[in-house]
Amino acid sequence: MDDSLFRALADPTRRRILELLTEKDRTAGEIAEQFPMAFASVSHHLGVLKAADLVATEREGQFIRYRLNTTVFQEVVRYFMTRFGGESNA
Amino acid sequence: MDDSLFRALADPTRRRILELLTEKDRTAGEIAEQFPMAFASVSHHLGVLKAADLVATEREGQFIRYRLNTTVFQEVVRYFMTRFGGESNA
DNA sequence: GAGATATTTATACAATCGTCTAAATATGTC
DNA sequence: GACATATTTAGACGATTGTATAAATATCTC
Repeated sequence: MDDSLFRALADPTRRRILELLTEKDRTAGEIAEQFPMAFASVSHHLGVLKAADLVATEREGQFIRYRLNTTVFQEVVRYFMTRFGGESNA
Repeated sequence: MDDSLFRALADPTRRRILELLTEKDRTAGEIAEQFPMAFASVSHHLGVLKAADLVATEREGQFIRYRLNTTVFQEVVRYFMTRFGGESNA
């Protein structure tokens, strides 16, 4: 279980980005406009999420489209289930 | 879902502490001796885990015994399952 | 109460983090 | 190529974090 994964999840903005991507794939700009901070700051967060392999990207002309990497989330769930008794009734 | 929870999980030493507590409850000293850092540093980590409600404590004479708060872990699992498609086959 | 053991709290400091502005890169349109 | 739009990268800066040492608190034994 990679350290970068948990560090990436530690920031609320990044968790909110992940939730936005749950609804549908979005471009960097569509994501950034949901937050009060500068575009460059959101771009930084996207970079962290990508480095942790929580999201993947695809260029579409001028745009870059982000999508969730659901495989990694399943690994996170498995991590908690196997180690910390999530098997009871979660 | 509290922010302190994810911040607490972001540090590898703290995750290791949680894994140790999976095996059995332990005193602060028993936990601290598993790590190369100063006791006070481990104590700090224990405080962070406790603030996030990931562990609970009970005094036993001179000792303070730590145990996992499994309820919170079930909340974490639920968080990921409901939001990020962990329902598939994790 | 004095001394030993267990643990936390206080303080300091370097390292990491989140945000900003400005500059750079990439693509599309004319 | 020149310009507009989309996005990232670079550099700076204050805030937070992880660790250390020293001091404080709590309990136990004598």
